[in-house]
Amino acid sequence: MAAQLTIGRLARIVGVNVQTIRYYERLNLLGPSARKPSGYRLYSHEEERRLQFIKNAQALGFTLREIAELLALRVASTACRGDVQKRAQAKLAQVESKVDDLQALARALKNLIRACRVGQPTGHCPILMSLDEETRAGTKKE
Amino acid sequence: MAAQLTIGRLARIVGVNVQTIRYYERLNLLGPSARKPSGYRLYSHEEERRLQFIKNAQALGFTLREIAELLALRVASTACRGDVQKRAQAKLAQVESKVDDLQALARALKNLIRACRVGQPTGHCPILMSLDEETRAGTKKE
DNA sequence: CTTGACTCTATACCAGAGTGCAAGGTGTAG
DNA sequence: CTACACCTTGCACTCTGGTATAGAGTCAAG
Repeated sequence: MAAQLTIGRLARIVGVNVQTIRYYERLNLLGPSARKPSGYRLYSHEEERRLQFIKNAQALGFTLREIAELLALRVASTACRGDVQKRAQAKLAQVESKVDDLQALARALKNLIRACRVGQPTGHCPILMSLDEETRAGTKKE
Repeated sequence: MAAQLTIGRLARIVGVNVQTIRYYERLNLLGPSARKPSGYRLYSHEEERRLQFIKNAQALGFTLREIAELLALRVASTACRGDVQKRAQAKLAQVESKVDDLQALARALKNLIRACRVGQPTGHCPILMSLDEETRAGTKKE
């Protein structure tokens, strides 16, 4: 049952450092659901998922600040109409633009790899050469 | 010909900061091909392309350290079909997996927005759910 | 030959994302 | 009741990828 985890256990489960969890707490990303009288932090399954989310979102290239915004979207489910929806839409646009960028990048990499497979004599590597010409097309800043 | 550029000109052409160029020099990524007697750095077209390469590779998600390695490979250009290609392929795999994850997140955001529109008191957050179920499959650390 | 834009070196600083360490309190197994 | 692992706070440090600043020298136009 909601097996209240200590910080060390949580850290081991999710695979992060104990101090990292405390660092996230400073940033208001993740706090303990309770404390023992001794002051020990206690985390429930909810917090475990939240931490997992943070780690996953980070792997996707979101900054901690952006992750905080994503997480804020769910807290305010009372304020559903209006504000939250606008934020969610903004985030969606951001995410979709990231997808586009990464897809362009993937295309560029594929081209490079293909060119390389066609493999010239070792004189000049197409991958290296194309990095300074080819790629520019796919490179977009939002 | 080979209109030896000063650092400021080079910076403007490529669109980076002057100190960034000097910073890359400290990291042995890019040095001037010559110096005026006064000590002014002079860059040839070669270096301009190299800087462009650095910027492009960066846009593809390579770190400066990785870029240094790529550039080193260029020197030992025997390695094209092996090493460089492997690196590019690894990057590609990373990028593609990120795209999948982001698409999952985009779906989750769309759900959230729709749920919002319907006016549900969204008991459980689709955002947290998105990344801790869907995503986990694709999330790899290199 | 002066002025203003440019460059030099060196050093310090910034944000983001942590990591480490000290000095002390807690929890539990033997 | 003692050992030992674990927890607390607070502060300092790391690394990456830059930016900024100071104090001095250089270059080109008027």
